[in-house]
Amino acid sequence: MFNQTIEYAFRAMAHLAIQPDNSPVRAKDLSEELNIPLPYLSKILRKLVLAGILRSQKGHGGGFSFAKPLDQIRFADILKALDYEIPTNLCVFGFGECDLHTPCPLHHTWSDLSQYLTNWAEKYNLESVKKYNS
Amino acid sequence: MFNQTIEYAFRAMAHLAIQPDNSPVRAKDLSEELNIPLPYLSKILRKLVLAGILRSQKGHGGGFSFAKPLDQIRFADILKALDYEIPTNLCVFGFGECDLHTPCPLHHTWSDLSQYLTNWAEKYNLESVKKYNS
DNA sequence: ATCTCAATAGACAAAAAGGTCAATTTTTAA
DNA sequence: TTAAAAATTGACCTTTTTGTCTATTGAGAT
Repeated sequence: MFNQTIEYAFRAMAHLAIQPDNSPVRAKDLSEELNIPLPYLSKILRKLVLAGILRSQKGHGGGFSFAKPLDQIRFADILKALDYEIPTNLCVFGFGECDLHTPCPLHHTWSDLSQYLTNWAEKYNLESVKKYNS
Repeated sequence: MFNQTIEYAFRAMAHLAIQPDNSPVRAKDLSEELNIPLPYLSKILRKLVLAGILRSQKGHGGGFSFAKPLDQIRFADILKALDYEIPTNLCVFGFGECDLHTPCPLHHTWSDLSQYLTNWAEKYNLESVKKYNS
């Protein structure tokens, strides 16, 4: 669907979300259990920390844990943290904006999809994920 | 949304679809009007020809035209011609299949989106595009 | 204090996507 | 029959994405 980076991020976040408590999980463990290259995963986790979604702790007993309640971490937030732009009104024909007044030939069909995607990303959060797995 | 190749393909197909008749359009014209690099576009068009969606004609007055009725060219067909796989049941966690019986933690939320995408690609065709632009 | 653990940082390498170029083939117009 | 038009082919280059390696920093346990 999206790209490798986004998929890895979601895998990791989902895995963290279904843990019984919010105690730190090491990147190494995530890496091994989810089959994601450790150095690559580390960079992704870093971005999530910088975005204020995760908290990181160094040293003994350290690892990554959530920085805020699960229901405040929407899929849209995860996507944004990894610089994924959900396509909105930008014209598929590549000539600037395209709206209801001056639509490009694909405006109707494409906005159908992109609106669903936007809504999807705002509708679900990590609490949703936890719910569906309990 | 998808990737550059897919977007270019849709731009070109939409542009062809809204022409008054099905007379050949040169790759060069598509390239200039849609702002797509000509050699790159040519390869994309070639794939659509090989998929049986477009017909190509060399020489004077040549160009590309549709090989079948517009309502028989679904978005799904265009995606397939360019090797875009719509993600279906493949587990986000990367460990093989994942279904209702043994779902991965993201199964529910992700299948929501991928089912919509599948449906979208099968629902719309180039006749839809023409309709919305007349 | 010191040792170990674990995140951080940055350089680097491989692969895939995106884009370019030049030569060739086929077709039509003159 | 010849010249120009237009697609086709295949090699090549650039950029982005993905993945790897090594050293450093910070925190906790002993």
